[in-house]
Parts: sequence; structure tokens; C-alpha cells
Amino acid sequence: MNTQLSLFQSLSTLARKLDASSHLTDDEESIIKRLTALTRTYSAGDDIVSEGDIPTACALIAEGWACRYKMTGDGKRQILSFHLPGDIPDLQSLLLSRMDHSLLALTDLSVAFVPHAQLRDITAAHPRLARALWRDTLVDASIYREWLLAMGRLSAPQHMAHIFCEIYTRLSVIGLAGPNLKFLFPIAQTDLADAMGLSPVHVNRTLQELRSLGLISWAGGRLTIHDWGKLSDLAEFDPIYLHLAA
Amino acid sequence: MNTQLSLFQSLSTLARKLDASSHLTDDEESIIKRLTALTRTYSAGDDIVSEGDIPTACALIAEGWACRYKMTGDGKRQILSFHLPGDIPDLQSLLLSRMDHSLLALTDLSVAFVPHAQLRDITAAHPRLARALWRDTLVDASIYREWLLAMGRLSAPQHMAHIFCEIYTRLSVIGLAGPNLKFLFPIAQTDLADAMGLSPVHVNRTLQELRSLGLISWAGGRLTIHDWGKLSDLAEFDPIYLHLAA
DNA sequence: CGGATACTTGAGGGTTGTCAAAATATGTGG
DNA sequence: CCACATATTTTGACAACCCTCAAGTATCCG
Repeated sequence: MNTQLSLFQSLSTLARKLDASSHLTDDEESIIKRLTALTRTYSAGDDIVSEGDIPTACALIAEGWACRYKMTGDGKRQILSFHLPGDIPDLQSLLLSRMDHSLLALTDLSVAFVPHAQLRDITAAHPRLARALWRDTLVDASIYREWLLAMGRLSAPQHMAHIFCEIYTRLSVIGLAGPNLKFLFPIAQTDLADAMGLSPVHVNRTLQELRSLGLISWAGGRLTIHDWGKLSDLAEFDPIYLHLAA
Repeated sequence: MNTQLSLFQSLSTLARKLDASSHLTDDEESIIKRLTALTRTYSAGDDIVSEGDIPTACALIAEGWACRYKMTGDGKRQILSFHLPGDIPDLQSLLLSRMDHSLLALTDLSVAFVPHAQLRDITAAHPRLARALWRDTLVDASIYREWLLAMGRLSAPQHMAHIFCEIYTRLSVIGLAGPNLKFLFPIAQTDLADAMGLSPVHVNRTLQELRSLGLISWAGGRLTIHDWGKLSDLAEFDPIYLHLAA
């Protein structure tokens, strides 16, 4: 993808997300769209930012999927969240200088880096934009809460169904999934396993269960939800925790 | 405890916490200490705020322990975080109007309610205070990340050890635990189970394992860490995620 | 076409859950 | 201070869930 186009698009997506949740004025919207940023591309598997780093810019996802993760001492990985275009997964680095986790490209990825200095300037000059960004980090925290519930108290099939429902909903918001319930889900089963805290083998078996129930199909990086009602019921999915409306 | 005293103390604890992480000026510190708030007391087991509520004030814990939790459809509970004096567990309600989870008194509790209007005023007038509060919510999110890692990828004994290490560290910061490693841990094993995503029976057995290893004792609501080195090694506990220093 | 990666399947073992009951601690009223 | 009711902790037996190891199959990519 063209770098200029990619930057323009990612800033538009961000502005759209912030407007949807915090009602930006035209003025505020154009400030977001005029952010300058250095665009970089990554290959699937690359670290974008690593635990311990002290970033000087925030990563705005332009295209592709990323994730936050942490490792245990003996090399087990836990994925903490998935990130889609329009997300700024390390926005917290503006106030928490040292990264307590890493950021990884799950697919080939293009990222626009918005300098901290610039974000500090606009948040100082525009308190409403500061609040919109703050709100965005609070929604992040809300998603963590939902994931904790899913990890601790949902069965494996419920948990997996929950992830599918969340991703579909979030993709819809940014226009990357439509009402036909077919969309790109371009990660490996191993990644899903690390997000659910399970082994890849068990994820594979859980997946077959959902398939044989006729709820979904997933192949070649494309996911189809065959029965949204049953899938979201199973997952006890209620999008309130995404705080999509102000 | 006297209500006035309790309010004064909770505001001091809050000011101290914010100063430690974000370096308040004397002026800013006194603004925090002059917040007006209605103090209320709760009994262990009371809901302070419930999922779906739209709060108009934020709950500042003055004395006792609280927790955030969510329930599944079939009545299973997941505790999402523990909250100690000086914490404002529902600070996010300032920007996310509807509660996506509930807040519960784990012990008898006194809470100072700071009106949203007042918080909006001081964050508008004092951007540095706004950032200090924002930072506090970002630390919250960081703790969620660490809990996700613990739930997904640590063994039950490691996970439990991790919780003990975290709580000890956080109690130290607010002066409720000292270098002798003995401190109040006034919750039930059932609560710990709901925080770890395990059954009470298994928590009990895990506890006996830690006891028989000579790492801790826990009885009558008092926890003693006998070997901090071994306990924190087992838990792979690294307090970086608490972001105690700016 | 060949090598690497990802997915699938099977077998067996460890961890954790459920159910039920006993033992202990806690709290309250007399 | 005791007696009782209640809540919490502890124990045992068994089943379900999930993990590991290992091998086989499919898919992707140069």
C-alpha cells in the first residue's frame, strides 16, 4: 500500500473512531487528520515495540493486525489484546514511559508513528481531544476486564466464540466487516491459543467443535459466522464493554 | 472510624500516591486534599456500584478492601482487581458513563465519594492533575495485563504467589505493610478463587502447597511472607508493571 | 518440486472441577 | 462467658478438561 495513502487512511479511521465515541468538532477532527507521522511496514512476526523500551512515538495501526503480548520466564507467551487499523496500542507510553509488554505484528503491517511531542502538544492545547484519547485507553482497560472474565470463567468454546464476536464487532466499526458476517481473520491457531491461554492442540479441537455445531467456518485466513445468534448467545457476548457510544 | 478523619486520610493517601507517580506541586497537592466528598460505610459483601449504573461520583477507598467483579450468565463470579485505600476503582466512570462491571466491599469499608462535577472542574483547570489521574487509570490497565498473563500462563501456585507479592507491594506503598512482611489479608479463600479463576477447593490445596513449602502463612486474615526471595522467584514477580516511579 | 510452516489426530497423563461431608472458625444473643 | 447458628476451611473420591508428546496431513512459498 502507498505510504501516503496509508497514513491518510489510518488518521481518518482514528478520527472516525474518536468522533464516534467522543463527538469531535470539525476543528478537532482536522487536527487529528493533520497529524504528521512516519509510516513503517513490518512483516508478520516482527516486534514493533519491545518490553522495556521507552518509546518516543505512538504506533497507530494503519493496515493489518497487531497484538500486545508478554512472555513468562520459561518462554510461554500470553497475548493480551488484538489491535486493528485505527488502534493506538501503545498510547499509554505517553504517560508510562517504560513498556511493560511488547507489541507484535501478527500479519504484514503498516504503522504510522505519531511523535509523543506532537501528542503532548495537541492534548495540552485541546483538552477535549485529550479526553477523547484518555477515553480510548479506558475502553482498552474495559476490554481487558472482559478478557479476564472470559479467561477465568468461560469454557473454551465460549471463550473462542467471544473472541470471534468481539473481533467482528470491532471490524464492523472501522468498516472492515459487513453484514454478511464474512471477514478476514488472518492469524494462526497458535496465536489464538496464546490469546486464550490454551495449547494450540486444544484450540484446534475447540475450533472443530464450533465448526461441527455449524456456528462458524475459518479457513485460509477468512472467518465466516454462520449463526450470529447462537454464537453470541454461547459467548454471552454483550458489546456494552466496548463502549461504542458516548 | 471517624468520618472526617477517614476522608482526610483517604485524600492524603491519594495525594501521596499521585505525587509518588506524577510529582505534584504543593498547589496541586492541596487541591487534592481539599476535595469535598461524602463518606459512606459498607459491610463486607455490599455492592458499592453495580454493573449498568451511571455513577455521578467516583469512589475513593478510605479504609478496607474492595474489588471489581463481573458475573457470567450461570452465576460464576470473576474478580478483576483488588482495591486498597487510596484507590479510585471507578475513576473511569468519569468518561465511560455506564459501568461495565460492579464494585464490591470485600471487607467492612469506608468510601469517600468525590462528585464527577468536581473532578471535571479540577481536570479542566489543572491539566497536570488530569494527567496524573489519567496515568493512574493506565496503571490499572497495566495490572490487568499482568493478571491476564498470570491467569493464562502461570501455574496455580505461581499465580497465587504473584497475587501475594502484588498486594504486599501495593500495601507497602500506602504504608499498610512494612518490612516484616506481615500484613492484613482480610478476604476469604473463595474471593481469592474468584480472582484466580479457580475453584475454592483448588485454591485451598494450592494454598497448602505454598504453606508446606514454607513460603507463607495465612490465617485469621493475616498473611505472613516467610521467604520473599523464593516467593517472588516462583511468581516471576517484577514490580515494573505497577509503574511506581514516574 | 521441495522445504517449511500450519493444521489435525491419537494416546496418555496431569491439573482442576464437582460433589459431599467433616472440621474449624466466627459471630450473636442470652 | 457460653451455646448456638452460620460461615469458612479442609478433606476425599471421582470425573472432566486440558496439556504434552508424537506423528501424520495439508498448505504455502520460493
